[in-house]
Amino acid sequence: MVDVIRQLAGMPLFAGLSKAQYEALARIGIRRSFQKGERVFSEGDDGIGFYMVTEGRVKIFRVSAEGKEQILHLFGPGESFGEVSVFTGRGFPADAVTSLQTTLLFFPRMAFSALIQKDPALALNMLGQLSMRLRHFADLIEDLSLKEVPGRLAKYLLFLSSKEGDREIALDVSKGQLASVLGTIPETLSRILAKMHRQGLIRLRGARILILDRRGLEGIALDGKLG
Amino acid sequence: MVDVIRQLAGMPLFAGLSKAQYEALARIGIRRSFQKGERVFSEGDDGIGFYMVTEGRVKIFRVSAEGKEQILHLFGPGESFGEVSVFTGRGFPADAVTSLQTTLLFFPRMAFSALIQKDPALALNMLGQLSMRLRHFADLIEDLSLKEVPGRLAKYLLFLSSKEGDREIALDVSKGQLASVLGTIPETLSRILAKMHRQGLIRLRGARILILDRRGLEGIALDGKLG
DNA sequence: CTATTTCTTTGACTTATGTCAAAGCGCTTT
DNA sequence: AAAGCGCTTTGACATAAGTCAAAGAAATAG
Repeated sequence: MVDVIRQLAGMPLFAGLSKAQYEALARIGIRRSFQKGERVFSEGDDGIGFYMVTEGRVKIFRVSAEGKEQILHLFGPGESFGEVSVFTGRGFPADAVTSLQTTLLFFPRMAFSALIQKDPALALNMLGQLSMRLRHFADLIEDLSLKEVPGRLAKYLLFLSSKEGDREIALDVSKGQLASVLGTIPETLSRILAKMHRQGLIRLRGARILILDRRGLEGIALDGKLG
Repeated sequence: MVDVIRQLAGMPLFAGLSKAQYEALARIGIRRSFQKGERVFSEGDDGIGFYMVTEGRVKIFRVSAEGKEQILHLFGPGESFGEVSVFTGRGFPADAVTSLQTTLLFFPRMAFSALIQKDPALALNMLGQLSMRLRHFADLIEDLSLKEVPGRLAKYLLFLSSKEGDREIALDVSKGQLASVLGTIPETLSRILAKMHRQGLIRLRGARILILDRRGLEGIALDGKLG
């Protein structure tokens, strides 16, 4: 219980709440464990509640008629997903599958709804969180429709390296997954990485990428073109 | 005032509130009028509040480094926009320009925030509304990354005709604008419309489109390919 | 430690869509 | 009605990125 409260306090969705609020949340949260590759829910399933990642990673994605998948989000520890269905009352809008061994905290819709009704602060936090997500989607839409793949890739690499504060990036997803995040296919990604390497922008070492020319990448991220 | 309350009641964001709640909202809302083509705010501007369309239309869009624009939303009467910045505390994430003569209701951030703190029901409505918008974005992302332009166009035409309940669709945006909504350029849109016409799927009459073969369009919307 | 499967890279080819330029069409304005 | 303007269409062309197929590398299992 104390454990759960500490976890809750570290999550953006629930930042800055009171002890009583955390206790109330901890009471309604249910722990669920998954192996790597297990399905949490499918598109169209009833949204009976939402989830929060305690450890591991969850992939949220859509699948087209031809079976291609576009990853919408990769959620790690501290992040939550599935809230949308709690408020729209409709089914889940996408598929969710774990991509690592994962532990989640599940908040049932009814119990959570009751909680939020009594607690504007909680509602405000959630509004902020959903707003951030909208912003993320707006960015993704811009990238997908305005930029070419090299631009998206450059942007993504710079983002990762800024997060790690290092020039050496450890890809913690497979390259196939990365391709899907970028809205393309593994072959194209592979070719572009090779080309960036040939141009001295990056250096490839398996699942690690070393940034050699940050300026060059920034240029590509801006106008989306690779010589 | 009575006028404003009637308008508020018809807006999804504020559906099902009490009379007192509407009055409180009406008190903080400020009316603002715009000519066609005027700018409401720019990307990066401080989010000092959010807007609601009383009449007219507002285009929310992003502009790339090369100057291409992708329309994220077209908001008409009853719809609201700019809430995100109220909750994230950051600047507006996109540009907003009126595409018709337009009247808006502006809700200043501070006043609205105070209101919502005291009123969980209001917060819940907004949560639902933002959730719907997230869903819309997820759809848009899927379309942009998984489908080709003919598929997106077919889907859009079917959507419009289902809204009007008719086989004859009146495009209320220019074809250039439509191209941007679909994430493409006018030339490509023009060619695809011509091709659909040649295949007997639709018939073109200026800004009106007549759907001749709904089944055919549905097929294209599904797998995104035009013979 | 080898075997098997899965992921990644490379090559040859096709195609959808963007670019650039010019012509056509439908408006409004005078 | 003529002139001028913006929007739309058409044509010729360039190219990014997808498809298909096969070879190489890496990870996992036996």
